[in-house]
Amino acid sequence: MLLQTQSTAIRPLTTAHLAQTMTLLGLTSVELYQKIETELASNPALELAPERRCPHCRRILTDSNPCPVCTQPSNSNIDEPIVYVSSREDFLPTQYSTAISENPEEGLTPDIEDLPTYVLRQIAPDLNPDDHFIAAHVLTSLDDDGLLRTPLAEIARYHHVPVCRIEDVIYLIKHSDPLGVGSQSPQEALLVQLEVLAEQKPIPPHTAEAIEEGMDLLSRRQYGELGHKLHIPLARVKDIANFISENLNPYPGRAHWGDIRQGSSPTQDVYYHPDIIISSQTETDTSPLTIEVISPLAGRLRINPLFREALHDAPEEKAEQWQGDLDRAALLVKCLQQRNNTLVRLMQRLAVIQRSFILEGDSEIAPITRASLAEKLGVHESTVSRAVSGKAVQLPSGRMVPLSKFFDRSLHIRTALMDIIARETKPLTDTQIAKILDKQGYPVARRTVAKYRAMEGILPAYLRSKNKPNFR
DNA sequence: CTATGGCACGGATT
DNA sequence: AATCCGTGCCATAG
Repeated sequence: MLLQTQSTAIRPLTTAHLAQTMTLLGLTSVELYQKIETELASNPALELAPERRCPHCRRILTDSNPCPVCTQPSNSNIDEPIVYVSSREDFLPTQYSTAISENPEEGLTPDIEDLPTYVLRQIAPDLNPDDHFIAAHVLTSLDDDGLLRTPLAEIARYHHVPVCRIEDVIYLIKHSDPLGVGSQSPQEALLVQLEVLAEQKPIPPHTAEAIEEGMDLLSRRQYGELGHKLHIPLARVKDIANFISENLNPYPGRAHWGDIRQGSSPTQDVYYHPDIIISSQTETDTSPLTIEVISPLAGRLRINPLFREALHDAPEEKAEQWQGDLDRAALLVKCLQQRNNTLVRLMQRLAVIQRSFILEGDSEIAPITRASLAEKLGVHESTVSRAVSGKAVQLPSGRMVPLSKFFDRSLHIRTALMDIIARETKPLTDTQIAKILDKQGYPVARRTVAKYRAMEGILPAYLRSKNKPNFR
């Protein structure tokens, strides 16, 4: 099974080749899509071949081979997941925004869809009809928290409009009902809320400063240091912190937030467009996983044969430039292949190692490092790092997780910890939990238990009295 | 006195 | 080389 890919594999021969492969490897599917789009527009040597689909399952085919899913061997082995490159343009922003704006009633799931339409309805009267599609794009890009993690420049580039126009639209969005939706950070959301709230009730002095300059201190509850930074007494800082947690909401997409949630980044449920989709064919334990490595336009991007011919009788003054275009095009195509090849091999191994994690969930994760995987694959560890960073995986359960989660060394202990707390009858102290974990084969220091608890947003024992609903 | 959070150090990972 | 993570120590709150 290593035959096909091996023969077409390209070794980096030139530094340019190497550099470009590295860059491409680090891109997510959306970024790659944009990259290809611009290349396509600027390089006449490139063209898009017509789309080919599998006659059986209607999948877009990415190479000359028959459909990798339909032709899957019947004697498939658990240890040989079916990995292939898939071109899924339907997952990318274009289709998203048009689908939503044309058909606002149908979304992916009600939870995600409700917020965009709700907001859209509010701002519609003030919205220039021409900006409708921008609003749709922005709103559908919001994450669980109601924040916009996509850079504005990216959206602007996508629609070929100036950034300021995007900003105008976002201003409207931010000032509609879940106040602060569409902000790019919790910090920004807080400031919007503060601004509006200031018209209704008194605000403790220095609140805005605290948010602007000491957001990280605030979320880590290092009030002493914050007070020092702002030159105000500790008591005032605590007033500010109280005010914020009672009146403001850094995650406008969530209905409520309590003191339960602390730390700024433990729950980064950012919404991604997937870069990799894992599905299991059936529910049986023996079926292999099917893995799609998303590579937009894969198999369709090619060198325009007409351009190649035209090069023969090119006018003198153009010959050099055309040759350059051709070389660049060829390089891009090769590097793309190599990127995909690397990702396929990586996922192949990863799926075997983390099979139970993928199917069963967090508690089954194997604590591996990028370095160990790099060694098994025979590539440099930085290659693995690049390939992993920023990518999102859609699991068979439909859950979207960052690929880096596959390398989380403490996750299995954290789930064990959560399990203990979930089934405790009376609140256990950190020391007791550490002891239990030790018995279960996880030797952890008491201090570490506390950190894990904080990561999961679980309150300390003395505040955890009887309330079972320790959601998340 | 006990339980926890903050800070900082050292070793592992990226 | 830069960052992340587990820990020990100390201060603080109850």
